[in-house]
Amino acid sequence: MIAAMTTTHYAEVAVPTPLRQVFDYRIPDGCEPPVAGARVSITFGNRPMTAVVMACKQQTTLADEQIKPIEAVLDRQAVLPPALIKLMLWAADYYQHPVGECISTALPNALRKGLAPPELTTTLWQIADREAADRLPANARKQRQVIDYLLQHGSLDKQQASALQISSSVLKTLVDKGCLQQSLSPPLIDRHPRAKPGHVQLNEEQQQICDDFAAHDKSFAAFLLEGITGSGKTEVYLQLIEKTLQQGRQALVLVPEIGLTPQTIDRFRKRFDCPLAVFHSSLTDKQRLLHWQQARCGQARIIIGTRSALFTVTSELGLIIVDEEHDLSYKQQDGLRYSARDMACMRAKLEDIPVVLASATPTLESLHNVQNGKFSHWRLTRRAGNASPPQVDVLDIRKQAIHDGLAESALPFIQQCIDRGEQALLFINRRGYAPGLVCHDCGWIAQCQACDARMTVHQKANHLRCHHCGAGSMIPAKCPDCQSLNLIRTGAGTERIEQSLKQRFTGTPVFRIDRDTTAGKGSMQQILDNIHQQSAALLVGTQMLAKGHHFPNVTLVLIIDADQSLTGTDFRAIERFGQLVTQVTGRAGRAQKPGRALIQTHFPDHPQLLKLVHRGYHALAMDLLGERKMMQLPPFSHQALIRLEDKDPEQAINSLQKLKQALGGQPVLAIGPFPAALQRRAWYFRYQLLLQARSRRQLKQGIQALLAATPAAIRGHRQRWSIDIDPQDMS
DNA sequence: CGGCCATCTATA
DNA sequence: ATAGATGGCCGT
Repeated sequence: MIAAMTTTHYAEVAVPTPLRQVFDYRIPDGCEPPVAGARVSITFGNRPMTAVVMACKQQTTLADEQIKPIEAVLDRQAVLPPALIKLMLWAADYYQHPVGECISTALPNALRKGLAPPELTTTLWQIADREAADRLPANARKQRQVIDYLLQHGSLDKQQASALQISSSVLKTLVDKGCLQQSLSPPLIDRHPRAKPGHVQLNEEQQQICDDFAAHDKSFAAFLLEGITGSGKTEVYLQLIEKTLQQGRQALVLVPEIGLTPQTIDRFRKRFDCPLAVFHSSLTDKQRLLHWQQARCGQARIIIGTRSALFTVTSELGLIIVDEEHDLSYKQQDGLRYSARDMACMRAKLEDIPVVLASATPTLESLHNVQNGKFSHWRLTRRAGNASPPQVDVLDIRKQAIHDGLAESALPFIQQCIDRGEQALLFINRRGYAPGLVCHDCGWIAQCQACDARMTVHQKANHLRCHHCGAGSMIPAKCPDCQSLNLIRTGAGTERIEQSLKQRFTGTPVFRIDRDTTAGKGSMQQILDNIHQQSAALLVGTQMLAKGHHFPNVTLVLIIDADQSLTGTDFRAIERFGQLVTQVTGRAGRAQKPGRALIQTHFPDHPQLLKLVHRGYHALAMDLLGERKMMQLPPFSHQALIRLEDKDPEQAINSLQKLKQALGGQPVLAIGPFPAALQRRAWYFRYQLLLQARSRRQLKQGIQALLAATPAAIRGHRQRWSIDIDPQDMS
C-alpha cells in the first residue's frame, strides 16, 4: 500500500516582525504538513524564530531559491484554533497592525519562545494484587480504607485522596508492598461541575436578567450590565456562569489589572467546585502555560484574568464577561494597541456565544451601543439589604485655608467620623509627598532632565523622582541656583496627606494605599487585612482605592483634587471623573451604615459636577452623550492617533506634517501635529496627529494612505511611531 | 587602499 | 526591527 502523496508543499506563516505580511516557507519532503495554527521553527533573515502557520498550499509565486524550509513543526495540534486566528486577523485589520505581531500577541510567552505545552496527566492508583491487599494487617486502618474505596470505585486520584484525607505516604507504602499500582492517565475532565449549594435569594431585577440570559445563551448576543455599586452584579455573573457550566461550557471572565485580588478568586472558588485557570501578573511563563493548557484541554471550566487572558484557548467556550468594562487597563498601551473589551465582543461574535460587559459606570461607547441596539441593557438599580446609596456633596473650598491639600471645612467631617469609630477614605490621584520643589527665593523648580515635568518629592525616601521616566535624585539641601535653604514643597500627594493626618488626628491609624506602599508581593493584602481589623482609621490612596475593594467600616469619602479632572482638556475628562467619583464613593457605607462623600472643589457651580452629584452617573453620561453627538466626537465619530517621538522636535513635526499631507483630500479630519500633553519624555519629543472620520471605512482608508507614506516620511530618522485606533488616552 | 560611519535594502 | 550590503570620506 502506498500512502497518497502529500500535495501541500508550502506554508504561509505569520512571523513576529513589524512587516505587514505573511511569508511562504517550504514544507520539506516527507514532512507531515502542519495544521493551521501550529507553530513552526524557521529562519527569518538569519535569525531563528518561532512562527505560526496560517495555511498550507501547493503553489507559490516565489522562485524556489527564495524559499527557506520549515526547520521543525512544533505542534501536532493547533496552538491557535480557527476562531482565535480569525480574531487576530480581525485585529490586524482593525488596528492596522502587522499580522505576525498580532498572532504573536495571542500566544503565552512560553509558546513564543518555542516551548512545548505540558502534557497534563493525573496519577491514578488501582489495586494490583487483591490477595496482598487482603493480607494487610487489621491495624493498618488508612491502608484498609484505601483498599475498601478502590474495591468500590475502581481507582483513586490525588484529589479524591486528599478529600478522603489519605496522605501520599500511605499510597506509597501500598505501592511498595505491591498491593497497588500507580499509573499516569490523561486528566479527568468534569464537563458538568456543580455550583455549591447555599445561594442567595435573587431579587426581582436579578432574576429577570437571569431569565433573559437563559433565552439568549446559545448564540452571539451582547449585554451591558449596568448595576450601581452594591446592587449584586457579581451575584448575577455567578448565576450566568453557573448556567454556562451546566451546559458543559466554559466561562471566561476578564477583570481590570488591579481587580484580580485573592478575594475575587476566593468568591469563585467558594461557589464553584471546578478547576479554575487564573491568569495574574505574577505568574511565571511556565505557570501561565500550564493554566493555558488546562483551559485549552477543557480541564479548567472558568478562566479569569486581565486583558491578555482574552486570548486563552478554550475547548468549548460558552460565555465571556468583562467586569468593570469602563476600566482603562483593558486598553493595551504598546505593541498591538487593542481594547480587550472590544475584542471580547468580537471573540464572542466569532465563537457565537454571549458576552456581558458589566460596570456601575459604563463608558459612553457602551451606552451608545445600547441606544443603537447593538447591546441589550440590563440594569440593577437597587442596593442589596436596603442599604441607602451614599450622599454626595460638593465642598466649596474657595477662600478657605488649605492644610496639606485638606480644606479647613473638611476637617470636622473627618473628626466626626473618627469619633463615631468609623473610617474615612481620602482619595487623591497623586502619589509621593508633593508634586513640586520650588526655591522660595529665586524661583528655581526641580525639573526632570529627561522630561518636561517637575520632579515629585518623596519625603520619606529623601528622594526626588520623575513619575514619567523613573529618574531619581536626592532632595537638595539648598537651591542649586542661589544656594538658598528656603526650598518649599508645593502641592500635595498621598504621602503628604498621610503625614498631615497623622499629626492632625493623633492616635488614629492612617493607612496609605498607592503604588509605593503596595509594591511588594502581598503587601496590599496585608494593609487591607490591617484596615479590616481597625475601627476608626483614615485611608489615603490613589486610584487603587477605587477598584473593587470593600471597606465595610468606611462611611466618609473625601475627593481631594477634583479640580484637576474638572479642568482637564481631554474630551473624556468629565466622563472619567464621573466614573472615578462614583467608584470611589461606592466604597462608602455598605451594609447598615449610611455613607457620605464630599468633593473638594473651587468650582462648586460646575454644571456637570452638579449633575453628577444630584442625578448620578447615568444621568451625567446621558448628557455627555448628547454633547458628543452635537460635537461629532466619539462614539459618534471614530478616531485614530498617530504618535511620533524624536529627539529633535522639528523632525517630529516634519514627519507628521508629511503624513498629514499623504491624506490628500480624503474625508478625514486631521488635527495637528500637536505636542503630546507631556511634550518631552525620557529625552524624546512627542508629537501627535489626530485623525477623525464619520465612518470606520473612511478612517481606515485615511490610515492606509498614511501608512503608505510612512517609510518616506520617517526615512533616515531615529523615530518611534505608532498608530492608536480608538485612543483612550491622549497624554 | 583599509577602516569607519551613515544610509539603504531585504527579510520567503 | 534588524542584520548585512553599499557607499562616501578620511588617513596613511
